[in-house]
Amino acid sequence: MKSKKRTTIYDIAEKLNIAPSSVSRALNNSSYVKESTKKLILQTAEELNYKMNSLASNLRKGQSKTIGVIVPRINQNFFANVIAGIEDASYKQGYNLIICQSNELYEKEVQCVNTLINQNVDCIVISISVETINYQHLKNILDHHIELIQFDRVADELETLKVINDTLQASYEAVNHLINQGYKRIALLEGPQSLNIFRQRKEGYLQALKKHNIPIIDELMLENAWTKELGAQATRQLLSLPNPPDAIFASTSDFSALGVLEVATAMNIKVPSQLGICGYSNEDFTEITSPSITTIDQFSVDMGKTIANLYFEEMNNSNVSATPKTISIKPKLITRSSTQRSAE
Amino acid sequence: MKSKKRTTIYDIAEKLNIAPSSVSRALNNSSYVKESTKKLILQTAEELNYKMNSLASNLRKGQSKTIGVIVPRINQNFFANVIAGIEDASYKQGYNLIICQSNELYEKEVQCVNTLINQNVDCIVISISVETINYQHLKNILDHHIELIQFDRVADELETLKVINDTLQASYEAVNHLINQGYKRIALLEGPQSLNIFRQRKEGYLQALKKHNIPIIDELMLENAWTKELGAQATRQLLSLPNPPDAIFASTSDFSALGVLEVATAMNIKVPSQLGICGYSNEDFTEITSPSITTIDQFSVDMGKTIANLYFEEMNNSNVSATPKTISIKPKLITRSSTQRSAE
DNA sequence: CTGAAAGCGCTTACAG
DNA sequence: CTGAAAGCGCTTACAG
Repeated sequence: MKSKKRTTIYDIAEKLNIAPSSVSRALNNSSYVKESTKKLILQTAEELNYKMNSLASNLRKGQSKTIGVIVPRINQNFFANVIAGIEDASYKQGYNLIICQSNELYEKEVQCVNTLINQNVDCIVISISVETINYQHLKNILDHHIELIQFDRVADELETLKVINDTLQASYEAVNHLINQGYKRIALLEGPQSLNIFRQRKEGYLQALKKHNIPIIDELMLENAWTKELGAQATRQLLSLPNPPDAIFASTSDFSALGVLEVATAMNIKVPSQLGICGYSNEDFTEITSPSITTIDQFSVDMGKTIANLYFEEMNNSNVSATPKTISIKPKLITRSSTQRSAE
Repeated sequence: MKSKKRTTIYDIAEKLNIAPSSVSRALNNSSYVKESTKKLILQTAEELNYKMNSLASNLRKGQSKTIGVIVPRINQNFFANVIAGIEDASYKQGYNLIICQSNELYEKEVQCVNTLINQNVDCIVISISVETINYQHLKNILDHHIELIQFDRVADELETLKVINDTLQASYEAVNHLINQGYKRIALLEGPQSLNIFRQRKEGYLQALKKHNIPIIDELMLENAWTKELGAQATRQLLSLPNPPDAIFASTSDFSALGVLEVATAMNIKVPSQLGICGYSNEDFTEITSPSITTIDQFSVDMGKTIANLYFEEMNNSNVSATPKTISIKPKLITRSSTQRSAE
């Protein structure tokens, strides 16, 4: 490799005095090449340090062997894990990942979609931003005959492949657990209701209360408490009520639950005896706070693998079904000290 | 969009009865097109829901506007943050990221490199796996005239662009801090010495001890303690010595430091009065353990931005310098309760 | 089993 | 300002 130019199949063909088409066939391990020439070609390719140009190959073949992934934030545990899972499964099939982050902005999400369409990806995997309420850009993906898989935060009304958590059920079980531990006034920290996952978590909360004939109290349900700071703020508000809650379900995230715990600790309120706390996501830190925090595991890496494998299955399965498949993964309630009154 | 085929510039050209080359020029905002025709073309492109085929464009232009990133694990806080930073800065320049994870395996790392060369990426950003001691695959990147930027875990002897932390200095300061807090027997949990960053952290430790005329004791330096479990195991070993350490510097990671803390707590050893603990990386959880853990912040998101911007600068700066640039980011010691004897 | 030719969808000298 | 033509590096019918 002295020249500025990369070795191409033409260089190999020239050196061996054969047709480029034969080189291509040999490199693709076609059976329509004599074993001896194939060996010769492979050896020469090695010698010349040949690397195939996937751009050219993909352009010609009309596919890119590339999956585009759009998430709100790459560096958020749940999404990083999902991406790691997708990468792992895709890699095994010879597929590459192009990653974009929307930063929770609708405008950037639209731009990401356009970029990925330009890049000719075979499939787009997306978890929508909190701002996204218009789905034209997602429809546009379908119009370009690119497979679309939504996960976790999905647009329900759009008929696409979906991989989700049964988050309503998980939420129901979490609240049920709190009730079983003897908590009577359970508050809910909600996420933005524009996202279906947060609507479902609220619904699970409501269903559990109804099931046990516990009255639903508006002042115990606070919106938009999905960061540590907002969770802390909401907690201060809740605990200063004339009739404060004896448990708080931070349905948005463990970060929010952490905010709750910190405020409670600062106010010298005993967890779990005076206040029960349940989070969502099973972040690493929930295990090591004192007390440790009850939460819900989403099996994020598995979710990523499931997403990739769903695509590969669908690709081979050409009989297009009327309603695209939805795979629901059952999350798991992890009970820890922050809600275990009975263990005290 | 009824047909299976995507709209191309030929479709637009045909509809408008002009040459494809003019369409291309208009779409690329060339000044060599009449304003009125440009407007017409743009409008028609919109109508036909045209998306340009980047594969074709990039093939023709001989660049891909794509940066390949190889990290040991995508879902590790530090790397996820670096990637987020790279993505952010790249996106602003119209570049895309192809992400691979080596899973700490040399073989997979080599495959990742080959894939990225095939994909014609313009630049490869890599933090090598713990197994990597042969750098032929990295040299191969350079042979293909692809820009190579190493970060954090770098092969020192390879002359490439590098973005690193001044980890020796950070380590030195951490140990210095421990000494200033009155700790006399400071143990070191080392990472695999095949990686330069762990060699440097050890060197920082040694230098700090020498500076203060503290004897270096072999039994206080334990290799390969870079997970929580290994950190815990090493701690048990250290604390059962006839003459145990009064501080442990988990130079490998905060996870290791967490292992130390958990063992100490279980053994009823008071932190920081009986045992000082310092970690590395400033993981989120270090702030919320009890006591909170002293650690070192690496400014990971900024590191990612620095990496991307270094590439863009080099690209525009065609005067190739003899020795490629190395950017060193100074990490910051975050002192917390786990080492603050004076604060007690 | 092998080769000549066309084409994937663009861009870019070149000519006018 | 516009068009005709060549070419980026491959793959794949087609013919032999």
